[in-house]
Amino acid sequence: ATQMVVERQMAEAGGNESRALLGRDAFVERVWEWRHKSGGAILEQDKRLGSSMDWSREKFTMGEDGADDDQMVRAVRKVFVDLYNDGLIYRAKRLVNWDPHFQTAISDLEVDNKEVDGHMWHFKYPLAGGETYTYVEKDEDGTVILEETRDYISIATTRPETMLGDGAVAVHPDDERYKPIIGKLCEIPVGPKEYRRLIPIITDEYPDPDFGSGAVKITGAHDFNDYQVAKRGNIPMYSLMDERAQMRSDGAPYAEVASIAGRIARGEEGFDEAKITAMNLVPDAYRGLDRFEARTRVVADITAEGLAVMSEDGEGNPVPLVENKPIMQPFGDRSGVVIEPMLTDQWFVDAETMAKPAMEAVRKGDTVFVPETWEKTYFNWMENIQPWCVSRQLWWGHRIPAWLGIEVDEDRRLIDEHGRTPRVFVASTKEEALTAAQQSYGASVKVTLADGIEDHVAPAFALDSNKKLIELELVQDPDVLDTWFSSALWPFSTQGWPDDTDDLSTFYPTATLVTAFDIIFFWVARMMMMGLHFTKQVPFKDVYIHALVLDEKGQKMSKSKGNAMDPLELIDEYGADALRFTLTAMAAQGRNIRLSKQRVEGYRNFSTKLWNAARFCQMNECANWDGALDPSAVKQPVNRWIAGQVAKTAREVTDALEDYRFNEAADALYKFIWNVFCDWYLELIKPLLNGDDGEAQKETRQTAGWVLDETLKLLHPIMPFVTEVLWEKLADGGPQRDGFVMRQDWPDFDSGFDAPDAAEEMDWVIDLISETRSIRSDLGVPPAAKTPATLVGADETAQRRLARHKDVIQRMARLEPLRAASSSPEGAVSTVVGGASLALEIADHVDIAEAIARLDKELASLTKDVTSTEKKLSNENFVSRAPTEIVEENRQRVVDGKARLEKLTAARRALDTI
RNA sequence: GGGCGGUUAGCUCAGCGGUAGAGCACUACGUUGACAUCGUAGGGGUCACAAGUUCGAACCUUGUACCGCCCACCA
Repeated sequence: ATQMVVERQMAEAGGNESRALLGRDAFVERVWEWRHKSGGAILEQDKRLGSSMDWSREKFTMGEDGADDDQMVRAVRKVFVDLYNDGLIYRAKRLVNWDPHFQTAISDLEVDNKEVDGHMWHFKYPLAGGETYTYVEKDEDGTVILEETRDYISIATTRPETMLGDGAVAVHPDDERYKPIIGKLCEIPVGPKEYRRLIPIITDEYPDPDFGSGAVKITGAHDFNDYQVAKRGNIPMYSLMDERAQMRSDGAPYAEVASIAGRIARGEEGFDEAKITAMNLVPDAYRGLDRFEARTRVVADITAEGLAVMSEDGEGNPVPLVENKPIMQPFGDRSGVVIEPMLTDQWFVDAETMAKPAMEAVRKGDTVFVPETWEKTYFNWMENIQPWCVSRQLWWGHRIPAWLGIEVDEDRRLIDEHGRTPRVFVASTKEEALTAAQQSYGASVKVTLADGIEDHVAPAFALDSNKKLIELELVQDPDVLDTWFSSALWPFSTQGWPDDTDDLSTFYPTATLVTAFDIIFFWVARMMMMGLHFTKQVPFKDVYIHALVLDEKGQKMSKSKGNAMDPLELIDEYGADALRFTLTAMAAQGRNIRLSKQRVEGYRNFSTKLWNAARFCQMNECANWDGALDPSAVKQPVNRWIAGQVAKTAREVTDALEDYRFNEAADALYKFIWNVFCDWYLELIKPLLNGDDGEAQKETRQTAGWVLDETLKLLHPIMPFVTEVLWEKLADGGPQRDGFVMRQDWPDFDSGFDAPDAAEEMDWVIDLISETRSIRSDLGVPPAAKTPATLVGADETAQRRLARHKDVIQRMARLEPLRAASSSPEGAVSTVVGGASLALEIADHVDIAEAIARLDKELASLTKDVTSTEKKLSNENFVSRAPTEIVEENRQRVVDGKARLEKLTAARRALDTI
């Protein structure tokens, strides 16, 4: 993690240049200047993160020299050394993705494949010695569609410049067209004519007979598939480019090298890796050219010579066959330049072996992905995992704890004359490396450590007159480790590992890793592998994969694309709480978040709403003094009701949080605070707060204060700032606070808080008010008008409720006077509430025709509903197969619907008489 | 080519077997002593399409069409 931060810092400082481009001294200078400019802030950041980098000017050493005691460094080195000793890390010459800009190897995951407009050229590779064969092409039915005599084999390529490194031409063993020429030699149609290189035509399963000409040129050193074919067929892999992806200009002149290559192709001369590596098969004319320039030149030269496969243009004139087609091209995701496959010596982790326990742990459920569906992504990658290249040719990072000598035989003679074949000593410290090397070479060789940092891997050595090794300067591998190598240790290395610390035993394995899906491969999988290997335990129990924040267009935000929304700007505008709430509310599992300002604005309004509600409470002296209230024992129905609502909300929020359903937690809180607490409760208690029943007033004040306190606790994780401030402010004239709201016990209510009777009663009140408001609004009764109303046919319960809540109903529904009676007054417009009719004397205000239309509309929809439910109930299958509670629910629906229908019909009839 | 996911109101998205929800936007009305960053009421959806399973499908199964993302490949 530290390393990533540093890398990012470097990028920001414009220091994102390679070791090779910049050189060590210039790099150190730049780092120093930049860090100096940062005014020490970065140093502080390093300290906080426990950075193992020592960036001081004198001691700058790629982070590690002199840092033997640093715990992080020890952890990284131990991991490397142990894995090496277990055979899980090895050094090998392999084809890697090479970033020519940074001049470093990168891993597959750092490659960004993009579709670009590409060209595919078709060239003729003439057969050696002017040989000919009969080329026959058949269609699916076996009908001959082309038969001609050819003296060449046709090859398609998108990368003509790599033809210079071809080691063979491969065809599928079942491809009848090329059977006659298998095993023969053909000529690469490029380079000086007198030194044309010959390569064999071989068979391999890899070529697809239906694609292109069916014949593939094999360039093992510059293509991943060709690499595999070349390995299988022992085809030489000629490297054509240098670290900057320019055509090589080292080594012997082309004529000399090409004649050796010719002998190798004819089997007249053997070859080994070192020999092939040293050979530069780039013709003199192309040496030093950029790869793209070389491509242009190669194409032009071949075409000029008449060796391009020809086609016809629209007017029937012959033109070289060039297919324009979109091709996927790999780009370095940081440098943005085309990646070049390069054959180099690198360190690899045997990821395939390490992936096995990591997969097993998830299969067994030791580690659980939330949402579960991401397990598939994890397995998909782990099952197809490739060796992990961990070497990086950069100036920052943890240096690889490997020291390089040279390979000698038993007589201490060099294995290869250039001394380029290394003998490797992996050790935790340079002293150990030195000791190991001394032991390895024997007492007659004077082994010393090279001073400072060499940017190459060939150590200095001296031979005696018998060409035996007598002196050797051991060099540390100049490369550093991939960022993710040390990041993979994070769960345990941050707890003090490899030391046996209290932190480690207390906090490891960790509970939950919270991360985004785009990092499952990079980080999660690797933490699993390293954690299991070194601690025998999973690094975390749950992996919560949260949504990714996209911009409004649905694009992944990234600094390089410049479409990132700066959270600080949003916070300046709407507040951190609003942004936090937005992200929480949108964090539905397994989704992306398209962040929109409007949404943030909405939740800013929400916090304002809460603020105002709290202000109202404070103005009315609402507070749970000294926690004296027992909210499960309040008397007023409205208070009993809200206590039940608080308990219900608390349970919803807790359950949602525990299941990582953060959006549901946010949703439950939003609805409770705005739609229950503010919209109803605060309105419903106004008469009580202003009334003259002292006991009810006191209880209500306490209850309201208690509800607010509990709400603040529940909301605090999502909106920490406003809740903390309100918590503190409400103490002013309110209860003593026992520290921050953050430190309070999490609300946890048993079912004793649920008050079904109070809930039913308050629902009745709310229904009555809502229904009245709706009818008034629909029929255009002026909002300010107070209208007389009569509750007709109310049973005892309804009458009691009416009496108890008369004040608040009158106030909120603007009904006055409000009374109960056995019959409806003349000329009233009625609606039905909870089994009774509510007759509103609003005829003066309204158009009766509209009132009739409104009722008819309701009657129609209710009738339809009752009819369809009855129909459902008459279906025997439904009654016998559906769960009883569902059937019962439907029966009740019919009963209620019919009762309502009856009353509405009566109300409708009454209107006719007006 | 392999894998994963999406298609629900004008927009952004919840819901994932029991007659469709939110926020924003929209319409009408409103200076009622917390709140106009607000209140009240309202309009708006054959839940992409098709076939199946089921008493019952936005939800399960299969297929189709679009749209994303990841991996591989295109010599």
